[in-house]
Amino acid sequence: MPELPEVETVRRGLLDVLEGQRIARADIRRPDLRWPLPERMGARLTGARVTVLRRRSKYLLADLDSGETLIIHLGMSGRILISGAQVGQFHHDHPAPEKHDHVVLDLESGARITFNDARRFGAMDLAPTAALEDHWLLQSLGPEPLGNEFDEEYLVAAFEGRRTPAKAALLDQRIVAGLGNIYVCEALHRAGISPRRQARRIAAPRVRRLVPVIREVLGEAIEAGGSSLRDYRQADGELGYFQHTFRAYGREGGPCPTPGCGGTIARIVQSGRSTFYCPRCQR
DNA sequence: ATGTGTTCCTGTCCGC
DNA sequence: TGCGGACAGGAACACA
Repeated sequence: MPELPEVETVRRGLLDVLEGQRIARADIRRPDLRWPLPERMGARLTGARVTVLRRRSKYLLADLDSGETLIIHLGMSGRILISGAQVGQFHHDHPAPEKHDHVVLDLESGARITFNDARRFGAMDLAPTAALEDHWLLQSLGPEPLGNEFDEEYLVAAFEGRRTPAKAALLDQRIVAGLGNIYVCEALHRAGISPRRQARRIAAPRVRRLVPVIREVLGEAIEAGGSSLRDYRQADGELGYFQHTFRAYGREGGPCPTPGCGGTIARIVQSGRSTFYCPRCQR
């Protein structure tokens, strides 16, 4: 499910509850997510204090004072719920664990963090904080789309000579890390680039245009997530799920929102996944 | 080396 | 209501 903006929203929602807190108890209710959870994960988490909660691409990274970092990926259906936390105070009242609640972390404050993932494409690992960039899940990730390293020159160079369609190029986490199916469709629509066009066949000025467009699309989604955060926290503590309106994604058969275009959003399948785009204004 | 298709898993929705 | 099939926000892996 979650792409970079949703993961960032989850991170921001967790900050107040998690940072600086000691993990009093870790309950591993199901050890087989996408991969087996790390050896003795419960024991290694218990007693550790979370110093910083960071994000790299779609990964949440919780640095611990034990010298290890807890790496969390939400996969397609992963969710994180907070219970027992009120604004400015904590109580110890938690709902009974539900189906697909795989990891439950009880904090010293009394708050509880629950990782729920129906499809179990999500993953967790523990690795030394000092060598995180070398972790096999993180080592080949490209630059952060909102960071300085991701700029026009970089993307032009990355697209050079690539025969893969623009859609696949932007989904490739080695080129830029954090985009998923939705935001790739949205960025290509805003940039007026056909998802089917080979990356190498996109003229440099149009590739350059993609950079601010990607930042804009992600930035707006993060903002929308931030404003929805309070609502979800009040409701049931579930983080990172918010309704965001998309211009192309999920709008097959609808009118293209590009001013003066008049086209109709189409759905095609590229490498097994749905692509939504306007064949008229995306060339 | 690159590019594409398959696969993991469960839930939901839609047509019959 | 039940049943079958398509589809879902990811990404490692196997193969051409």
